[in-house]
Amino acid sequence: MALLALACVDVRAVQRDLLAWYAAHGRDLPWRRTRDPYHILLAEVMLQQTQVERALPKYREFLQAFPTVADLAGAPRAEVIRRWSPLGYNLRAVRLHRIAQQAAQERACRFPESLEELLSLKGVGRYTAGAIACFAFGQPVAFLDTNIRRVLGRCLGSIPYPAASQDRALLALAEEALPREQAYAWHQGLMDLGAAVCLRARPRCGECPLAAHCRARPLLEAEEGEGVGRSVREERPPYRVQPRYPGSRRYYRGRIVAALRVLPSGESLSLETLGRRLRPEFTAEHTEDAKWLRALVAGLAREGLVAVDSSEERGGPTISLPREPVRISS
DNA sequence: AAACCGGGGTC
DNA sequence: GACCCAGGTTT
Repeated sequence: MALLALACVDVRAVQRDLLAWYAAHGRDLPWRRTRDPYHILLAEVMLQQTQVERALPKYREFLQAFPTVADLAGAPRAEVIRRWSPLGYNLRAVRLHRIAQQAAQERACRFPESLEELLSLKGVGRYTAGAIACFAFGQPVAFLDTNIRRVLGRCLGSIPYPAASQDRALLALAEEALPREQAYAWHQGLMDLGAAVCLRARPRCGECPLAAHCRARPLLEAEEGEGVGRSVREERPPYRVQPRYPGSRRYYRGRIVAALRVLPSGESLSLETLGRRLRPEFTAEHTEDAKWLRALVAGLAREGLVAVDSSEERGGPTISLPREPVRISS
């Protein structure tokens, strides 16, 4: 399938046109001015499900607070979680912290360079491993993110709305299409093109440097005009089915972390107090209320986002952000 | 394969 | 209010 797909496209021309476009239109971003794997890792994790514009200021702040892997590894987790706000997906902060600790304790603050070893870091998946190998260590490895998947899936694969389920085939295609001497600019360019031109819902084919090569362009443009493209439009999967936010489990998890985040360092909250900060009508004596909150807190504790201290004499457990200082060995 | 995980910006 | 977003892990 992949071989067949590439046979239809002038890959060299695609490479040339994308690299030229990137040289002219690529954005100047701080994580493109460094090859420090720690900085690259930070950027990649922040950019998971978070747009560039929103990650940008936090990236700078975070590096100012934790300039080196050792600084991050040695920081209390509570501080790392505080600094993450308000990016969301707080588990990313925990994972980042753990990776830094692993690098500090087992590798003298160095990062592994091979794809395989990078993948062994918990919280580093195929995309992030590829990005670090390529962006920090200059390796010619292929990888997919949502933008690359869409650009390559459309241009080379003729798929208007490529899904993650097709990643096996698309990664093979990406490996064939990779210009090994310019893997860095190739990937950065694919991501910029996906973010600025080859948009998911309304691709700007008129501005696309790859329009002449793109196998999906006829399908996408037919979709613009009505009638003809209806069948294609119906193939478009919903972006992400998200439950209504206020009142959801997700919402209250976020509220719990937010409530603990603003606590003076060293303080913690009883379940009763925490519950009332989430919902004024909360009562610990109400069994349903208490069960609900305990379940939420237990989930957060399992992920390392909160700490539960049950050693208090009376009044039940108290909740805080995890604050135990971290020992690093060098 | 699908569900889960936040939050803010845009239209 | 719907749509969008440089993923990874768990079930």
